[in-house]
Amino acid sequence: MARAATTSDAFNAVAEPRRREILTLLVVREHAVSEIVAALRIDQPSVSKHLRVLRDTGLVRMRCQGRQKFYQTNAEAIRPMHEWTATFERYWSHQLLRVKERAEARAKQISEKDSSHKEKP
Amino acid sequence: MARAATTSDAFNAVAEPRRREILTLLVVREHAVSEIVAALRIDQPSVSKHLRVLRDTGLVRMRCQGRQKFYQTNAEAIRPMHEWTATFERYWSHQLLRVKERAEARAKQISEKDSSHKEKP
DNA sequence: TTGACATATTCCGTTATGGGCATGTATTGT
DNA sequence: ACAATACATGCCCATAACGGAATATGTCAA
Repeated sequence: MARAATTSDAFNAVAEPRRREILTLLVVREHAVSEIVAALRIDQPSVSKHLRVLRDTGLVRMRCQGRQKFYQTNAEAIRPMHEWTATFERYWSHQLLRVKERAEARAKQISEKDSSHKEKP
Repeated sequence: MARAATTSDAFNAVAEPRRREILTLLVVREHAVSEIVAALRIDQPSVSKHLRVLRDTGLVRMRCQGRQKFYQTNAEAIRPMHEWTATFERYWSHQLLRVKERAEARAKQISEKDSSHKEKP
């Protein structure tokens, strides 16, 4: 199996830096494709392709108006990512404590090695 | 150019579902590789390869003890993702409002079409 | 209808993934 | 020294991404 498709979920879609830029741009207000091209200096076909991925994963919504198409970020689709990362929040809060723990673990490890101990799995 | 390497940043590393599972497992307490293999039912070489990616991106820390290697999630490395997604938080809070706005935009669009208007870019 | 404009799609080449399997390396126990 | 254990790495393959250039689709204007 190869890498999961970029359209498989928000995590994969957002892995691409350009797409993150696009999402950031489109969350404030909707933009036509040509506006995205101008704002981010990306080739139009490339923008369209990125938008396709973002649309397939529900990260953006589209609205047609004449020959223009206005895209806007669907923030709700980013929420699962926010919640997943949030589960780690309490751990980085304790970061200083963990660093201390690791230091102690290293110290213990060294003292064990010094006294030539054995492990017991 | 192809897709960015999985080791290029946390976003790419975390795009892989297995790696997310591993991070979730290792955030509570450190685990030896064999424990990860047993807990997640993934082949050992595959686990090692995932850990390699996670280590290269700073998402996990390793501690050697005898022939075992204990891995633990470095939550701090997930923080940038959390913060990026957080920038969208205020937008999904206003989700109901935005839905209403879009409904109005559609209504306006339809009324314009009905009266055969032209656009002016 | 024809042409200009706004987007979307296709084709191509390069690159790298992730799984499966085999093998390499380091550490421990006898 | 040797076998066993615990991980890591290498190799192959099918899959697909991304960029670039060309082209297709769709809409409006004259």
